[in-house]
Amino acid sequence: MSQVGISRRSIGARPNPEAAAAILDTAARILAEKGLKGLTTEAIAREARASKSTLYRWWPSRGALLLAVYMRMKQDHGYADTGSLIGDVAVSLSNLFAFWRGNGSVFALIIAEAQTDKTLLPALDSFREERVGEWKEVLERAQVRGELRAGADLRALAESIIAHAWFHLLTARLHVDMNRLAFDIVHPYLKSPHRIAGGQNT
Amino acid sequence: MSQVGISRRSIGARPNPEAAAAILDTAARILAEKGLKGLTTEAIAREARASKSTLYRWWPSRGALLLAVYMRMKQDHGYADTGSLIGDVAVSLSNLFAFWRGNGSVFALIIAEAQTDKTLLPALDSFREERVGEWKEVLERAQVRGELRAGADLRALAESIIAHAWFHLLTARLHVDMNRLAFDIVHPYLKSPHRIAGGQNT
Amino acid sequence: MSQVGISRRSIGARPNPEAAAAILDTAARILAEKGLKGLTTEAIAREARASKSTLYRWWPSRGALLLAVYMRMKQDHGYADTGSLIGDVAVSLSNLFAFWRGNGSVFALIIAEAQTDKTLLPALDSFREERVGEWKEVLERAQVRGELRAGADLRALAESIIAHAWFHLLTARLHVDMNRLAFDIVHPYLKSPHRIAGGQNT
Amino acid sequence: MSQVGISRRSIGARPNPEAAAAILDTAARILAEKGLKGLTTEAIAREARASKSTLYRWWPSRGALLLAVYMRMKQDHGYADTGSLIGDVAVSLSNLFAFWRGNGSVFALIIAEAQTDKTLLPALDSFREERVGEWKEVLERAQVRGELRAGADLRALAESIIAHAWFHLLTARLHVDMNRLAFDIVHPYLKSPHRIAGGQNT
DNA sequence: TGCTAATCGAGACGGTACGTCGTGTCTTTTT
DNA sequence: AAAAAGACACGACGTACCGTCTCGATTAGCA
Repeated sequence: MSQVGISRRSIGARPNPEAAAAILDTAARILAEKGLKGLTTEAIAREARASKSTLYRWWPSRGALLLAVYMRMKQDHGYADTGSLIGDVAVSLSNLFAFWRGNGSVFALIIAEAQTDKTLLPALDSFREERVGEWKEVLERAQVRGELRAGADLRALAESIIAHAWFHLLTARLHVDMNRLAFDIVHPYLKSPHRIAGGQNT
Repeated sequence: MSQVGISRRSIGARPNPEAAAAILDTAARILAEKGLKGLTTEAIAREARASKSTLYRWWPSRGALLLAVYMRMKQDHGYADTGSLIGDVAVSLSNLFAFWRGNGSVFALIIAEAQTDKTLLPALDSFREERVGEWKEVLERAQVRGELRAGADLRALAESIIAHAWFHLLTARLHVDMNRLAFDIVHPYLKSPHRIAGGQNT
Repeated sequence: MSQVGISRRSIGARPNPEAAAAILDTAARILAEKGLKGLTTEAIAREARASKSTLYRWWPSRGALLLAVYMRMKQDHGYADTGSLIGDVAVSLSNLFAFWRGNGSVFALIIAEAQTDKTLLPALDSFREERVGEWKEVLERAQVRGELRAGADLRALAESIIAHAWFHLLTARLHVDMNRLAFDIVHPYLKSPHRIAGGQNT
Repeated sequence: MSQVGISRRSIGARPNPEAAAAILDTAARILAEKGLKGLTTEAIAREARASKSTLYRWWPSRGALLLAVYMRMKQDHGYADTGSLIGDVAVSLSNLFAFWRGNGSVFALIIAEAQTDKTLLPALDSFREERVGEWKEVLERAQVRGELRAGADLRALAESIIAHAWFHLLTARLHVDMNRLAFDIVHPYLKSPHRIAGGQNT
């Protein structure tokens, strides 16, 4: 935390990274404490001992700041390596959903904000592309292990996994059976169709 | 349209459906003319010559009204019957995306609104369930035609289709090649793997 | 005072005079306690438990509100009737200056504000005209008593008195010898020139 | 004008008069072009290619700068010598009012600013005293010519003239009949009461 | 020649006020 | 009981201006 009770000062005719850091810190803290509704530009500025002008000098809109906050608190989500693709997907999604559950679904709000604030779309795009890249690494390991059907489209599968994850986030279904979900998504791409333990087709 | 220049009046001790209709009409018109940002409760009330209290008597929040507007303008999206599953999915998604493109992505905003306004979630849930049911009909026809692999989970595939559709809506990618998209989604579930015309696996 | 800890409510589709009264009360109190710099729209709204929209619904600008506050706290300034014109003017100005000294020179600020906010000019004009009228009554009594020179222009003298008063207000000279000031202003208009007690021409 | 497109630089360990001159030039120009509201420290600094620190090194506040601008653009107002006091006053006021009309009433703003910025009062005081001195010269000529009543208080009359001038400035009445105004002010001090041409006492 | 000291342009910063806008609640009057 | 009407409290928004600050570059005069 950066709230030391005393204000920052200008460090000359150039942006002061401490100001941005204090704002991001504070925004993240408010998000955790008060939730999304409490995350207003005024609260952030006040508690970070920053001025709104500084906030708007760094980010052009509330949405842009939101995205920055998300980027910052997203560490490596821990893509697992369990030896089987379904296991990898189940554990990875489990980690991701746990992260989402614990963070007030900020990401859902970012997606929401992007629907109105079109300046967020490029950032959201490149964010998605990053995720696709990460998932493809997981899938390539499975391919090396010979789990996938011949000619399986790794990008399509990666996008499918992400699409399903978002879908569950946006419909507030982060508490589903992760093995079942992983199986449903991945199964059609596998060489030898297994049955999920205890699963039944609806 | 219901803007007759003169206000409606009470029709006695019971709800006046004309009021609700005028509000929905006006909301839809504003949505088309001014976009999502212009769709405020005050603008709707003013232009519908209704009062805000009437608006809130019919719908408990802005989001609920939004959903009602969407329900109203969503007619049957025309699930196609082309003889092949990929064709059906491609044409159906094509219709859906065209509808979404033409309506300012209201649905994306509803999804967005639901992230904040939790009272919308049940409605969104049942809406999703309805869609799943419609897609399952399409999939059952394919099953009867013998296109699907044995043991294919129809509900999982239906959810997958919807997840992909939302994903493209929310990331502003409604202009993709529909045949390719349909192929990517459906292909893993098919009995005999086809190649898409001119397609190549990435 | 109207701050009862609980907010006012709407009283239907018409302005609530209590809101305006609470705002004026509060503005007057802040003026007395914090001075002119503390009299901000935000402080007034907060302490009056009113909203800024209500404030701006009643008065179009900070200056207009200021004028209203002044009008409200200006009671009858007590135009004296001492039997002689110089005495009347001295006592009346004395009262006026005492009032001005006790009120943070609000009126000076109103005059100042009018230089920028041209919407205040009409109000200031009619205010001046009112004062002219009041002074003319005082002067007419003197005329009846036969104090004034033949053909003395009462309006010109009234304006002169007001001009001198403003001049002293604006140059922060509210503590001058009132008899001397009254004498200087009025003396040239009198029939028989007197000397002021202890006065000397500079 | 000093806007040469390229910035001034330091000329060593001492103030650079060019900087001050450029700031004053620019302030005067902005005043003429954009009016009082446009005269912000930031605009001045930007357009003068000066920095705000330089501006504040030369003048301690916006008001002080304002006064400097006024001092600079006030040349000799041309106190006339027509042979009669009323004529002198009429012509002199006429010149003064013409100057005020042409300069966006900067002086009114200075008076206004002094109500808030008390550091301006001394400057305003000595400015007033200067004016009193100038008017007294005019009045002494009239005294020599024998126009004034015996024992007329020259300082009081001088102050009266100035008070009336300010009064008209502050109430936006710079377009009055100058002969009439001069007559109203001066007449009571004259030895032999004349009538103003075409005038009538209200 | 190098060192010191003050000024300069530049512009970020904290602080504060502004006026506007949107939401959902409320009360009155009319039907 | 429901309708129109619209004022109200609340609170967020993004903008603007003020006066302070720190930087790096500049240049005169001193050592």
